[in-house]
Amino acid sequence: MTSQDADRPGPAGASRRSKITPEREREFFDAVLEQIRTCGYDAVTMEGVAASTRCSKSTLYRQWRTKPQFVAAALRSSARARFALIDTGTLAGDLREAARCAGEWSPKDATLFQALGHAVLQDRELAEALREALIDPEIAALNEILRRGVERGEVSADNPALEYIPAQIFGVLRVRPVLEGRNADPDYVLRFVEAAVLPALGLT
Amino acid sequence: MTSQDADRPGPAGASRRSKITPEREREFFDAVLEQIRTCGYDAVTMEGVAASTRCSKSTLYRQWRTKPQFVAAALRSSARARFALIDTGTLAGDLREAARCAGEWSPKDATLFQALGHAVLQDRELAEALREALIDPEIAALNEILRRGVERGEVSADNPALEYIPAQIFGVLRVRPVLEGRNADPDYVLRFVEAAVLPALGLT
DNA sequence: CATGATCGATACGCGAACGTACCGATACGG
DNA sequence: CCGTATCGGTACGTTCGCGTATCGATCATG
Repeated sequence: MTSQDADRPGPAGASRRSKITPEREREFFDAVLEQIRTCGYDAVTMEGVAASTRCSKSTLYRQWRTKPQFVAAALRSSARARFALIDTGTLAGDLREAARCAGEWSPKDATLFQALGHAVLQDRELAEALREALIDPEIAALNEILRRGVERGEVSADNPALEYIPAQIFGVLRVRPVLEGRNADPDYVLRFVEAAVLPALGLT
Repeated sequence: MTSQDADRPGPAGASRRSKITPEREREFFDAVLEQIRTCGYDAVTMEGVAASTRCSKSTLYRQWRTKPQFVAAALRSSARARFALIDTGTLAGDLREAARCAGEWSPKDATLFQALGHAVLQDRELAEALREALIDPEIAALNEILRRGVERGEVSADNPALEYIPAQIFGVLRVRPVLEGRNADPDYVLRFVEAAVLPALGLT
């Protein structure tokens, strides 16, 4: 509301007031997200971001009023929906592909998730940004995968396991580091889908 | 190592040096864990704990040298293994009971989990305490439930879904607040077990 | 080519929290 | 019943990060 929409035209902005190019902005966003991943949200400092990107604190505060707003902007600019690209033609194939895909970006986004998990409870704008950027798009894409499977008749629409598939996949992604001390990798998630998700759907 | 073992004999301790009774200590521990749940680990302050328990900061620092050590002691003193009490005679019954049980303490322990999730990456002692208090005992008890099921022949020992059951249950517990905005309750976890876990084990 | 705004750098005020030190008061232990 | 150690309270020094203000340099714009 402050700046990320108001006085920041798109990448092809005609007359920029700021001298900060979109590429430069990406550096800021990548830096702060990376620091959040490694140090946690609370431990991230504007000074640290400024130093690691070799800009001045003034520049950051000129563009984004506060640290939460800065982080929220970084999150929003990183919105993706990787599951949305998946379409192998079969539900089992889509779910396997989703597992592989989820396992790949796990070390990055799952860590970010983890680091923001509690900060989000304190700051509504942060929570909305996280949901908007990383959660809702993926959930929607996953549900779309399931909807297609139902439409093709691969699974009954009232199969009770359907409801829990997103929670299961994101759940194991999130909990593996804690339980086993290492991040979920594509192989782990793939084997999980084949061992638990597909059988529960009757797609053995 | 500092005090929680050295000069603090058990509840029936003969000659206590400290005037802090075990009940009083529990107040400290409960207070700090509660504050962690609501504010997050980083936001918890020794001042806050001291104020809420109406003791002085000096007292806390006399017993536990630093904040991480204090929190670690609180975690260790809260070690439980609620799953260990479960034994209904059948695997499906045990898993349903575990679901109910897990759903009940979810709002408390899952929130604590969440709040400590990232702080744990920075402090080894904290990580060990969390694992020792809340993770390992429950995992062990859950695996014991599964072992008994295998022993009774209710499920094959090489059923690939077995490996993922702890991750599944703890996963959905942890991820539901993020995905749906509310904590997992007994009914949610129970329906999850019946919809996804039991079918994957062939225990429909 | 001149005007003006943004850049990086730096210094500053402010508040918060850690961990320490000192204080009388109080309750245990011999 | 008296010494003594711990209690609660508080003041202190230190560190750290937020957010602001100021300054010369630099780059866009007209």
